[in-house]
This record gives sequence, C-alpha cells and structure tokens, in this order.
Amino acid sequence: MRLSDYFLPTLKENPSEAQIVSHRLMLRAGMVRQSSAGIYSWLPMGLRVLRKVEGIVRDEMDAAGCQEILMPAIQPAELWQESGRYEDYGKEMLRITDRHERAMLFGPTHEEVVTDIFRSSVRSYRDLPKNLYQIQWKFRDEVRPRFGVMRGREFFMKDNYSFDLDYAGALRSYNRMFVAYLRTFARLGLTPIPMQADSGAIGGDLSHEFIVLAETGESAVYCDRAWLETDPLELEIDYDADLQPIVDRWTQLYAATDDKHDPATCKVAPDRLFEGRGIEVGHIFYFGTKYSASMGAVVRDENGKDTAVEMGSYGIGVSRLVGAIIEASHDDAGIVWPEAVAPFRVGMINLRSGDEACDRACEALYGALAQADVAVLYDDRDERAGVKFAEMDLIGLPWQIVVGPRGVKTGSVELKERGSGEREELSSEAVLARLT
RNA sequence: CGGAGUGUAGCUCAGCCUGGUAGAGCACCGUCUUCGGGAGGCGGGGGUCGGUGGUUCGAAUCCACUCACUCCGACCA
Repeated sequence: MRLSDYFLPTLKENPSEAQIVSHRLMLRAGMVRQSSAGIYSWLPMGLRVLRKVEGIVRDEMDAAGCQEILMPAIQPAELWQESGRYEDYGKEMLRITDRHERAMLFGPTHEEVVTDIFRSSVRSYRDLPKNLYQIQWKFRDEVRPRFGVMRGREFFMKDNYSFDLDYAGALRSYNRMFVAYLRTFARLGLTPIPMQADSGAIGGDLSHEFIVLAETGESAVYCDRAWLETDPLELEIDYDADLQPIVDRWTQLYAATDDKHDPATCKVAPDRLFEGRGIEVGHIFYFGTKYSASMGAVVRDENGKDTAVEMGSYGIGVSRLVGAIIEASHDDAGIVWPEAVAPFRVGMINLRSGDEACDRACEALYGALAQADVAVLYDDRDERAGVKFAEMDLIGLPWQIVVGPRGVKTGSVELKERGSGEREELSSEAVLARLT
C-alpha cells in the first residue's frame, strides 16, 4: 500500500479527550475516530489490526472444536423475560421498540438467543457436546464509557457457549476454553494470567477471568513469578485429551487481583511474588442449568429422561484487545505492534521522494516485497524525513526500511526493527532475504 | 447513578476574572528556500466562541436552562 493513497489521518498532538496511552495512540495513529461516548468508527489502519486479532481468536476457537455462528444483534425481549434477566439487566441494556410496539433490545450478550437456538434444534444427548461461538458487535449502555475502545459501549466480542450432558462434560468444555484462551492471548504477544473470579450476574460457580499484563492496566495483579516464566504456546495441545492436568498446573499457581489479594494470607514467598498491573480481556463461566432450566433446553438422556443441559459461556473482548495490546506494547514514540497483529509487517520510507535513484530503489524493493506477499506500507509522500520517521514510529510497524540518497549511492538501505530500535545497513537483496 | 471539570479554527490552546468589532502555534492552500528524526520565509483561506433564553447601548466574557465530552467513584469483555 502506498501511503500517498492510504486513508491514514494521523495527529501530531494528543486529542484532549484521550487520557490513556492506547486511546491517544489509536487516535493519533489514525486507527479510530470517536462517534459518540464509547462508540467508535474503525479506520483502515485500526480495522486491519482488529481483523488480525479477530483472525487469531477465530483460529484458536476452531482449533478447540468450537463452531462459528452469527446471531442477531437485535433480540426480542421475550427471550430475556423467559430467562428472567429482562428486569435484572437494568439500564445497561439498550431497549428498542419496533414499529409494532414490540419490545426489542440490542444484545449485550447472547445466552438467551443461543439457548433458544439449541432447545429448538437438539433433542438427544447423542448430539452433545456442542460449543458454538460468534464474533460480533455487542452493545452495553455503560454508565461511564472510557479509555477509548477499552471500555466502549459498542464493542466487538467473541462469545461462545458450551452445551454438555453433565457436569463432567461441562468441565471438559470449560477446560478446553481455559487452555484455548491462554493460547489465544499468548499468540497475540501478550502475557495472560488467569484468575479465579466471581461469576457475577451471569451466575454459576466456576469462573476465571484472564488478565494480560500492561503497566498502565487498570487492575493491580499479584501472582507467582512462575506465571511469567510459562509459555502457553510451548505445549502441544490435544483438545480431545484430558486437559485437567494442564489446567491444574496453571491454576495452582497463585494469582489474584487487588480486591482478592491479602498480603497477610498470601502464601507466595515475597521474592517469588510478582506485583504488576493488567487488563481484563477474557472471562469464562460455568453456570450449569441456569438458562437451560429456565428456558427449557433439555435433551433426552440415555435413560429416556429429559434433562436440562449443562452450559458455560466464554467471552473475549476483541476490540478491547486492540487497546490492551497497545497498552502492553508501546514507547514514547508510539505503538510497537507484535508481528502477529501488525497492520503491515513493513513500513518503507523513501527519504527523498522525487529523487530518481531513491524512487527507483524503493519501487524495486516494494515490488519484490509485494511479490513475496509481505505486507508493506510504502511512504512515498513528498514529506520531510523527520515527518516520515515520526509517523512510521507512531504507527508501529515491526520493520522499517529506510531508503535515502546517502545509502542508495553505495547500494544500501537501512533496516530498523521498531521494537529494539536496532538498525542495520544492508543491500536491498539482503533486506528482502531477511523479510521473506 | 453520585462527585468534579471542560466546550473558542481540523488539532493543541490563549482571551472570560474586570463586557467594547475573534487570537496564537500546528495543520490546510499558493510560493520560495531547505531536505536522514514532526524545517524556515512571504502570501492566503478557515470560527453563528456547544445550544437556547435572559441582563445590557453592546455578551466568547455576566446570569439561567440545556446538550455534549472528559475525569474520580460503584459496575463490566
């Protein structure tokens, strides 16, 4: 992509409404624009990242045996009246009336809809287990949206729902999600820490929230240092096998947020205790028959008896993750994208657009990289070098290629790694070899 | 929902206290010089000062109401 063609409205200064670093950088790097409180438009650069995150989440869900569906954003109130949550959910639910004066709502979550789908379609225990997911926009009319996309009212979420015959089956589903979540966040370049959680309004008795470390995160985190030394990706996972030992290994390590942490009773030795900050990006719940019982989602078991299915629900804040990744990975100059989610892998700066030798070197390299399927953003604009450097650092692409008159004379270009800041003078061929 | 702020050019902000014909920097357009880390000169365009009402000869400025946004707290992916 040529930057001269790209819609990338960057800002030199911090917009006054943005207080936290990810919000500032997302606005400055031309990723999003606010529409109203907690509601954002995603511009090309932001959307590319959102899609990358979505893709990794989808990939891990599929690997864990879940099947993607897409439910309506607008739901009928009757379903929520059945489950009993229509009143309970309160003002956070955006309620809508259609032209026939029928009560509708913009879905804040989809337990009711998915349970309705399940009960109307599944009759036998032989059809279990099932685990259905969707990645879709949700709306929760938060009293106080803030922190940009980190706590918006409209947000992009992956939510899935497991259906099992009994508790043992539900636990297997829960464990699959537990492991899949750790893998997902690790693949996004984050350090996830699962914490035992209250199951809150969703109900049930088994729940973990997943917090990713970021110095600017809103919750304080206390955990065993062993968390930081464990890589969820190093294990080969067979989702059909018994995952309990893996989950046990993870859950026996101490981890707590500040409201649960008590220095007096904490058993971790002080030198093994990590104190940091983090952002909640996922939450998993087992809630048994809370919805299946109230909404009549039953299957015939092997004795010919109707039995309410055991359910769990699992959520990942996809749009929040974009902010969380920035919180976890940035410096004074701007964003530092992990390769897995970078909107483009490479940014190429032509320091002297219009100079024949520079243009020729850039075009050749640009063509070769495109040929090799490397996503490149080529800054071919007639701008000063300083502007190009500053903007390239701001948008945080993992690799920068700098082509200037000085190097072109000797047949070399500069390759800079955004994260470390390390630069090397190389030939175009060597750069190409390095990036492909 | 309780508390606290802020709304003036695309962005960051000054002017408001003490009423008297709307300002700066950046951005944008033209032009010249410059050209390896957000350049400089000259010229130019752009604002019903969030909205409504009031006080006044006169309101960005004072008063009332209202809307929007932000921050702190309780809640949440």
